[in-house]
Amino acid sequence: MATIVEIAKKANVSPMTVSNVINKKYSRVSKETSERVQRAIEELNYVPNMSARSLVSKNSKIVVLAIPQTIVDDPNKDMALINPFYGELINSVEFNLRQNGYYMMLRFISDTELFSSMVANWNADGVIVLGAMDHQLDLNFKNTKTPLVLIDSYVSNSNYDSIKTDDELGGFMATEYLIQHKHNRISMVASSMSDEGVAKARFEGFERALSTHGIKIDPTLVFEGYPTYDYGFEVGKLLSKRIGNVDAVFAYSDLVAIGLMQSLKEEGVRIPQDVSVIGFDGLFIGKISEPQLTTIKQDIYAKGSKAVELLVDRISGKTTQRLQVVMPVSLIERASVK
Amino acid sequence: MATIVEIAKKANVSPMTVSNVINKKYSRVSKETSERVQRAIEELNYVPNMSARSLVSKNSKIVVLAIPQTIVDDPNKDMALINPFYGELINSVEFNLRQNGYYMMLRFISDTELFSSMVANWNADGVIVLGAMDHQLDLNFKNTKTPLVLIDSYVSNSNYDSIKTDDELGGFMATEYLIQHKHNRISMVASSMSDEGVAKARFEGFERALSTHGIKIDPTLVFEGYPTYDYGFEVGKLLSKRIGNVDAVFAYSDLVAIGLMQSLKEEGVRIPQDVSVIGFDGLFIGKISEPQLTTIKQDIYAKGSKAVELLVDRISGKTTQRLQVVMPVSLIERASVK
DNA sequence: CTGAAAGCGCTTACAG
DNA sequence: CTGAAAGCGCTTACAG
Repeated sequence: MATIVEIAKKANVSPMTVSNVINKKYSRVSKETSERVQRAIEELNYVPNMSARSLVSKNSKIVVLAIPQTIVDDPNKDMALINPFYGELINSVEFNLRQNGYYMMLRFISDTELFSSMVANWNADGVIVLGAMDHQLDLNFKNTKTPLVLIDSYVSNSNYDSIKTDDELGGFMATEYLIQHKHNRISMVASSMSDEGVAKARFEGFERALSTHGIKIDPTLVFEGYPTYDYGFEVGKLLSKRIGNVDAVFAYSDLVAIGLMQSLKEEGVRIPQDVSVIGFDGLFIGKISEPQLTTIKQDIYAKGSKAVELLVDRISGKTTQRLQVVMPVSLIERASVK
Repeated sequence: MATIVEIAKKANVSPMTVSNVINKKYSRVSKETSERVQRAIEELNYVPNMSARSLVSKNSKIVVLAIPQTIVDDPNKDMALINPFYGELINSVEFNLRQNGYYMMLRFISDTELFSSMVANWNADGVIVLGAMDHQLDLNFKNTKTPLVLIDSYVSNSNYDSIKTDDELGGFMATEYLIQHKHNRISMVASSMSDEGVAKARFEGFERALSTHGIKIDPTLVFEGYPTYDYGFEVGKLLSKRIGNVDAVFAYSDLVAIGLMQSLKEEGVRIPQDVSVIGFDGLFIGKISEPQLTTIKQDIYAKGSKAVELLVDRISGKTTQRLQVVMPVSLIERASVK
């Protein structure tokens, strides 16, 4: 690996002139010198050493995308990325970071690992955290001055930029849509609501829609489990025994909805004739299920690119006050609600 | 950020003793000293600076997972991660790297970017490349001494460890299965086969099965396009006009198969009554389609963990000769073949 | 068991 | 426009 010193020798200049050329500070270097250095760089196949650069300049061009493991740490049991929601978001974040000259470090954070050490380790220029709960942002982290953007994170004492979907409204819209379709014995299948979070917000929308229309909530129709296909499947088995006492289900996410439908179908329950189902996310898997899934759509790509935009502005110091972005939702009518 | 020097002062030792404690070279430090240093580390919330460490030790604990962009660079048009295959693999790689103390940098490589600079930049300890074609491994890279593992890469002049699926056999099995089910006008929907690669290998299996059973290949039934849902959908429209002249389709991947089925269904073609479809991968989306997809399954999680194992062994110098692993495939009978 | 010195490859003031 | 010097935070021989 060639170093700046070797380039300097070859081009007959000082290392610092080489540095100026590399960093495009052309005002400090004559055109001829600059060209000579450029040639040497190409001939020696020079690539800057980011470690050295990072050590002195205190920045690294690394952004960490941290995804807390809400459940287990064993991907055999629960591969987070099996949910296409993550795939789409990661894709968007990586692409937009790359466009801005950053490198993405992807990290699933287990309960025992501190976010903070991840960042300090690498002098990360910034961090994007996806779906963190309050207790997961360790104290240490709360005092960092590293730019941080929270996605889908309902964190109370937050000094950070955040971007989330209008989950409450989405929950409301989904539920009201079911009500408008003459359903009133409505179930909700959610993931854990012990902390503030996406699931709870969607549930609050669910509650508001019911109460707005004077419908009493049936606690035995509210399921609180995991945000997985398997959990949807499990609840499907339960609900299949209560057909006649339940008209419709609002599933916390498309993945849950699809597990649920699969399971109901296995038990001979017809969708939407026997029971209607509505999801949340607008993933493409909702188009391949049978019936196609009616759902609340969010723009996942836009979410990722907005998160990067916020982060980049924060890193560059363009924004100073805290920004909170709430992304809109819309309803996609397909075939799972009658 | 506390540094080693500050710890040293607080614990009343030299920086190098602190370094020894951090690196667990306990034989060089007395128990009492070590404990004193540990305490200082905790009190000052010390986290090692990886840049500094990397600069001197020439290793970084970073592994790059590089995914060449085969098609376009715009994720709006073609989000690679929409294919759950990638999600599963990335999940597995990240998990297994983490277990081994590495950090994963995820990078989609556009045509203009050199793999090599990615690596040199960060002193990456290793690289895992997913699905590279020959021309994508730039020359510069071919001479690197950085440990490299190729996944699903059909690269001719390869000095690297590689891991792939038995694509040819899978293609053979899929096609033979269709033949055994009394089909003989069989179509194949593949992605580009201009280079050696996964698609071509699967196609070769397809050819071998046909010729083994004395069936002539119908060139108008071979489609060569993209590995996407959309391409499957597009071909579905074409094939729907030829029902009666085509009995069955072997789709290059589950994603393609599902796009194909969706499209055929839209045109009123019944699967498997009018035409049988078989896929490749064994993704969970094949379980939610209607009908459920018969397919050739590969163990994606195992592939990721094996890749990491190969890489880690190579980094540690445990292996010296070049290793090539071929993962087995199996057939999952579901409902899309009659 | 402990430490002083040198150096990894850069960039940042500071001079000229 | 160009350069000599110092220093970022570590680890690696080398001494004692």
